[in-house]
Amino acid sequence: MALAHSPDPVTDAAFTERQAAVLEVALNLLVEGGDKALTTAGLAKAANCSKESLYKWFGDREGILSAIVTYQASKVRGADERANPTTKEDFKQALSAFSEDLLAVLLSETSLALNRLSIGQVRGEAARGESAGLGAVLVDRGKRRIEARAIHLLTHGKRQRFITFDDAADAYTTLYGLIIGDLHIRALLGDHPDLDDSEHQARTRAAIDRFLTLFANALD
Amino acid sequence: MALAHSPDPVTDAAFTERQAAVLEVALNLLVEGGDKALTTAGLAKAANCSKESLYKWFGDREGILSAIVTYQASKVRGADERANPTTKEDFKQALSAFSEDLLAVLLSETSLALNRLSIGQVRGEAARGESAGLGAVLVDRGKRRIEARAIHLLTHGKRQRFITFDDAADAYTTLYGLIIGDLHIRALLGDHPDLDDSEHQARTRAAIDRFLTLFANALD
DNA sequence: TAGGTACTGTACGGTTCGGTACGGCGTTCA
DNA sequence: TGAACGCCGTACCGAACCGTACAGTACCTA
Repeated sequence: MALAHSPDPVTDAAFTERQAAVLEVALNLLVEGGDKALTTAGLAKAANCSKESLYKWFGDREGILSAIVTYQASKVRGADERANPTTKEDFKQALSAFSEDLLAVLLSETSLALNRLSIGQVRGEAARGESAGLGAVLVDRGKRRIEARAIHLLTHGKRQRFITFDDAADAYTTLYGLIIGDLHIRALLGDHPDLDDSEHQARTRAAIDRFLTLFANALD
Repeated sequence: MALAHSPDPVTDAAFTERQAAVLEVALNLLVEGGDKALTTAGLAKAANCSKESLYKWFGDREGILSAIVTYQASKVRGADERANPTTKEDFKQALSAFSEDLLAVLLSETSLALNRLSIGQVRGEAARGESAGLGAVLVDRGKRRIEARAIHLLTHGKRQRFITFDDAADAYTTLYGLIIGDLHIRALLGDHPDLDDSEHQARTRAAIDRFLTLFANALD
């Protein structure tokens, strides 16, 4: 997977520059007003475009929302896969970097808005024929990439015998849990926690220490 | 805080029996159709009551939603505070019980629906003057109680020297993270995971083992 | 200059839904 | 018996909003 294709991280996704600009405005509306603040008329006015253009470009309102998610997801940087630390200290450093990135992303206002949007679209049990709709896109293009990066790092760490584990996915989930805890769900619920940067670092330090304790290579 | 009041866990909260029945129906509608499936007309029809009654009882739609959350939250059992295990094995057992309860609750369809609802209500940044609205209620009456139960258990475990820690809240968050990982957010997004019961047990076992490893009393 | 393309701005139809008003029915109480 | 009360069912109103239609404008090309 992950062919060396990767055309253009910015102008990718078949979005005109104009369209991207409109989506950017839409995202802002979404961040500072939630789902129902994003009306077609409102977006048209805010973005200085006509409703007719919106419908020509995106089909319908659902299409606009979907486009926002897709567009934003296309901006997550590809994770420098070449980060293959050779010393245990570097490995720990790489884990810490991942942790802080994860915290920064998940608690960012735009990520929260997008997650709220996607979650709001989920209908109970029998979600249409299309499995999950928006949430699926968000998970696929957002979380999966982060997960891939982490698992790559973890597997590398295992090969280098910095850590040991049987199931990479399980190890990743544990790492995630140690880092995030219940911060994400509380942030989603509006329980605004710390935006403090040093807080993140402290949290990261504790999480990584614990993770390394759990998965330390017995040979050490 | 938390006076020994606690009138009646069931018929509490000043809800008539009739009203409770209506709220039950409303909850069902919510579970199997999400936020916008719960219209006042729809609820009136489904619950065999008149819209006029709905507005007399709950004020407006917001009041209905709020009542649903309050009502449901009033049903969380008070957590048997008397569970004070005396042996380390019993303590571990108590932790496991807590873990499975937590998983069962958080991944239940009703809990997910309520969380989705509350999250959907959150407006970006400047949420009205009323801080957080629904989400706050959910956090307060739902999560806080669970947290209280866990912290009680943990503190007890510390007193008994089964485990050791400095910050109880931090220990709890760690426990939570080890148990839940990213299951909750994925479930909220519609990424339907395992409803399997044995899965929960396995997950619980791993989480508790790890937790005890991290917080084991050094004297052991 | 003429025609085509892409877009803006606005106006309009149609629908959904929150909230209110009103008539009717059953029950309780004097 | 009759009056008051609570509630149901329904009809109704107004607002919001999605989606479409249409006229006007800027730009590009032959």
